[in-house]
Amino acid sequence: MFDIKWIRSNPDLFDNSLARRGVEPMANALLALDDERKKTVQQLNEWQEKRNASSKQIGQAKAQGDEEKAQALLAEVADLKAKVQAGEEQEREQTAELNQILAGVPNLLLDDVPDGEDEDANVERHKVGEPKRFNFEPKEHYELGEALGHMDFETAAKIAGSRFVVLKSDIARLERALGQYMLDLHTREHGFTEVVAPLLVRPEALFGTGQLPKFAEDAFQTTDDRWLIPTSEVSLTNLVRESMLSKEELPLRFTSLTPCFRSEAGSAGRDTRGMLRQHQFYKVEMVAVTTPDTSLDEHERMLGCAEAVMKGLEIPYRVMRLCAGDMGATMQRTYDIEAWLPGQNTYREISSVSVAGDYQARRMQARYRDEDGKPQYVHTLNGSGVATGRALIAVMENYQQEDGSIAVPTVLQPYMGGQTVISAD
RNA sequence: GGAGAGGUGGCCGAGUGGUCGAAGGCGCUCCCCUGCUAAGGGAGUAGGCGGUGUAGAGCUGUCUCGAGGGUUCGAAUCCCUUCCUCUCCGCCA
Repeated sequence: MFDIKWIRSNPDLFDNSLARRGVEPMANALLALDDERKKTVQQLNEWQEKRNASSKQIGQAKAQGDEEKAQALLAEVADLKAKVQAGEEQEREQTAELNQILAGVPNLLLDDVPDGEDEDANVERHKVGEPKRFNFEPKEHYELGEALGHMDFETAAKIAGSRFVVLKSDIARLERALGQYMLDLHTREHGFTEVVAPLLVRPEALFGTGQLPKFAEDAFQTTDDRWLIPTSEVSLTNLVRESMLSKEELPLRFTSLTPCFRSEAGSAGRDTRGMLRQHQFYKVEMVAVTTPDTSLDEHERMLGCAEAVMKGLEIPYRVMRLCAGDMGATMQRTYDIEAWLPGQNTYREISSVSVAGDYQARRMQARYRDEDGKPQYVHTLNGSGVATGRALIAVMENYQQEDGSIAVPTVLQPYMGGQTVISAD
């Protein structure tokens, strides 16, 4: 959510950022709306001032028992009431219209975000590890999982439809191990506080993080007007909604392992096989709440936290700078981590680490007091650390062996009771 | 699900339809006092949107007492709707 005053003093910056996202310029239209609103407010204030002054006099007159004077003033002020009410109504409408438009405006892009329309224009930032060479034809994760008898899409479809999976036995345990490993890493070594928060949230929470109002079709809604979280970014970021934090307690760092629910509207036909794109998946999320001057450093730090997971799992990956056209609307800059998937012979997204600036904080009314004691909006960041379901895919494909078994990565073995290989039961 | 109580500043908590953005307390800031500490005394301390103006400040209008409507010349106070919290009962885990 933008501050209209900021747009007023930076209209070109604002429109240029929109243009990079492929959005038509809107500064002029927004400022015109705001001008009208201001006129209304000024006129309204004048009427209110007169009314308040007269009302005060009426009160004094009545207190002094001067009923005659009170009646005279009453008559004098009578028509102000209608004017004030009409002015209030107009102000409400104009403010609502302005806010509705502002609520849908995507966040400002940082200067170092590459130009481009889609993922083809993303720029590699750096690469870690080399794709392993197999002396056999590596399989995709679902081939491996189904052959092991531990991954069942057909049964899942009977229960829930497409884009669901049933995991069993050691593969189910492997996914659990991944989640535990990541949580322990972030809480013990990266200073994050583990959180269990609601998976079902009010629309206000989704508005706060920016999924609403524009992206309602991507999430599932319940019959009582709650929503299933598409990512625990929603729950974790909203932990600080409507709060006044002290500078000393920042940065706040939260992590959570949760299911995520996505309708995947608009992605029909994409990644239909396997568990790469599901309606339900587990993800370890990291959220940070910082002061404005530290959020960019925090972005690099958080990327490092996500990378630590990949390094620990010893999976080759590359980090991409998302280009303007491929970025989410709420973010100022996003780094994606893409894991090497031998079965697909390509890199696929496994984590996305973003800085939102004060965009979400404004929507949530999340502030802190600076050194002068003045309230300021905090900055928020979030990143997957990492998507557990996709990490399972990456582990299976990178650790597959010629006989179809899966070696267990060293860091996960403690979470698997020392087990080193996953084979058919 | 039934019955009741309540939502007020950073926090706690008073508030009769009129001079209430709001007593008091805590916290915080500054000052005074005391040899240090503890205690004590004094002053200050909400946010949004405008106007004016400045190096910074300041001055000023208005709105905001969960949210949204309404009654009234005037609402923290009265009415309606709604959300949330708490207590008791019932139900389920």
